[in-house]
Amino acid sequence: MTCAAENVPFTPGQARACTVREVLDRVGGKWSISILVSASHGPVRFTELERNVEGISRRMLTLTLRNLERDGLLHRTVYPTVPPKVEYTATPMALELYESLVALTSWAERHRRAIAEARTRYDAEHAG
Amino acid sequence: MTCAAENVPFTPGQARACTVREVLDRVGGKWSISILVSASHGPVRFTELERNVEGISRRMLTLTLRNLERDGLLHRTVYPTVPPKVEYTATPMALELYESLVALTSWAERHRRAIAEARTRYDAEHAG
DNA sequence: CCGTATCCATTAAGATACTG
DNA sequence: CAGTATCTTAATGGATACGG
Repeated sequence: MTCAAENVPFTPGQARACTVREVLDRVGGKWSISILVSASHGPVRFTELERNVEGISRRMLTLTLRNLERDGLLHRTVYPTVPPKVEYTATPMALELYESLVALTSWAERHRRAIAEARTRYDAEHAG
Repeated sequence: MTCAAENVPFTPGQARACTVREVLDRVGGKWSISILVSASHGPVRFTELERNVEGISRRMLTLTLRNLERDGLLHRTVYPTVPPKVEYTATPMALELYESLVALTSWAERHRRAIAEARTRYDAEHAG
């Protein structure tokens, strides 16, 4: 990502915002979090994820897994058996991320209703 | 967003992942965070944001502001003066979100180097 | 000053079929 | 079992011009 504020911060807040954006670029994909969460409870196999992560296609599962592996958030272990077996394990870094997602989750749970109401209100007010 | 796990949670972890996804859907846009951060230090005007948020276009600024307003994260005050003046203020809810983004920021700062290295390593290993 | 409208490029993601 | 390949659609964002 281009993160110019990182080099010449306009304000301290901007630099921080940019850092957060980097996280979101990594984790903001539609499926990344569900996968990370699944993997945070122990090694998971491909098919297992396919069942756990509701609605994901094979293609997106593969793509997301590759990206998470590339960023060092998941470790991929191939057992050269027949039939093949592949296990995905959350790295320590990913486990730390999971921890810090808890704050976000708690925020979302506290305010999900307020947000839904705000939306409804806004849409109603801007209908005419 | 369709969040089936919310109704019939497959695993507790899944339901949480879905909640986090809801936050990200709200805040995961390219510019949302920078704008929220700018607004968290006091009311800001449109043009001010246009200057603060580096690289943003007028169109995207407007769109993102509307979405944040719709979700109840920003409050929009129009002063019917000439020339017009509009101020955007972070709501208490948004200020709380800012707080919880700190955990994410700190994670990103701690691991940004490791992630970059992981990427380089991965790309090198998968070149041939 | 604070936007809207329109058009276009890029990317993310879904559907489906095939394979070591 | 664990993927790839190909095609298509939907969403996102940028450029530019115009308007109250």
